[in-house]
Amino acid sequence: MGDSEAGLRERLVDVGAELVAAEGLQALTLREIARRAGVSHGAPRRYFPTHRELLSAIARRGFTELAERVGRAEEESGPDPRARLAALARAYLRFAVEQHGMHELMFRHDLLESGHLGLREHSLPLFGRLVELVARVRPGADARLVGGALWANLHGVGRLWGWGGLQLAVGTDDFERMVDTVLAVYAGSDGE
Amino acid sequence: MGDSEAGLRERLVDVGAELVAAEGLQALTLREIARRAGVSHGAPRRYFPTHRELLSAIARRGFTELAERVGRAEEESGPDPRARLAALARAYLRFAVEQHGMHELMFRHDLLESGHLGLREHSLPLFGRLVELVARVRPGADARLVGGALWANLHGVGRLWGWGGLQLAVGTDDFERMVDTVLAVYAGSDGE
DNA sequence: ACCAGACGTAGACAGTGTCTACGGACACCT
DNA sequence: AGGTGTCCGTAGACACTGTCTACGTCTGGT
Repeated sequence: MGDSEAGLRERLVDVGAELVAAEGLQALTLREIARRAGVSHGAPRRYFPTHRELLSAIARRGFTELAERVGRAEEESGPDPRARLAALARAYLRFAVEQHGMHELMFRHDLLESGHLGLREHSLPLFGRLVELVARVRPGADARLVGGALWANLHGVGRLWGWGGLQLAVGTDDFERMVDTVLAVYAGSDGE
Repeated sequence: MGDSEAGLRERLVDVGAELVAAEGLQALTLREIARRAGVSHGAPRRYFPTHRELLSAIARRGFTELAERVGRAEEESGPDPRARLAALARAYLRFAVEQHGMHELMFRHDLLESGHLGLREHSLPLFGRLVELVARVRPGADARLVGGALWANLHGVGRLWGWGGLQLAVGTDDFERMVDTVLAVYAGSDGE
């Protein structure tokens, strides 16, 4: 989307996001991003002192887009908290699988802080909504703890599915059944 | 452990495993491994045609060591399937957190097949034990499906914890409570 | 008109993975 | 003994990477 005449800083992040979606994480070279943005390899340094800071900015864009997608899916799913939780889970996993490279980038351990806000903090709003839904679906439980466990479960399904080992182990390519299983375990008492 | 006079092939894998444990994933340079093994940078090529194949061999060693650790922990935990499942989960997570770099290497998407056996297949024996325990703890459920979901949950907890976002979101540094939560959700009916 | 600052270019440097040509040791055969 | 392969590691080249520094070039303000 609009990447002409919008400042090099944003354009670099745009190009990076498109590049990681199209060709994967290992394609996110500093020089390649600069090339596709139409500038020399030294230009990004004006805005991002190091390669990792540029990658962090791209990852941050991933977090905001993930939050938008999840928020939209949640709103479209009506008022029932169980349905909202299911929609959130599906949206998260759809993102993790479709935007596999971006998802991998977002959770790299060597991309900690950059600018004024750490990268980990960008996951907090999304996590907050998850916790709120867990609290409504399972009133008795420690919502943050169970929410954290559920988040980890979704995360793990996304990673292992993208890796290819999960469908190999379980013996099915049916992604929805996997999601349903997780939801049944956590939201409880309708699957089983 | 014995890495003198044992053939360069094994020595390279030894050095790689030590290096990733000591300095993390980004230290696993082909030239650095060769340096620490005391050979020139062209030497590994005799046994591993490409850098990725050497990394795959190191990752395979990680899988076998993980299987050994988990197997030992399981045997030491007595006959009760619920206790065995808990021991398996704890051993898996201890590995994922302590050997964070190795765990990250093992599940990289760009290290698919190498030699005669794919890398994903190395996770199957461990997964098989997990499924068997799930079948005994929850006789009614589809053991492979639930086992896959549980595996993903453990995997996700390990990754997110190593990333640092999980303890930030949940608000505790108590790793054991996190594990207990997952086990209570899956092995059921004693926590809650 | 002139200056100062912002912005991008161009080239150097060390480090990386891959490829090719080379050397030396060792066993084996006549 | 003398030659001959074959294994196994070395050395150097090549293109590529991220970082650093010096240099233009263009703009706006006084």
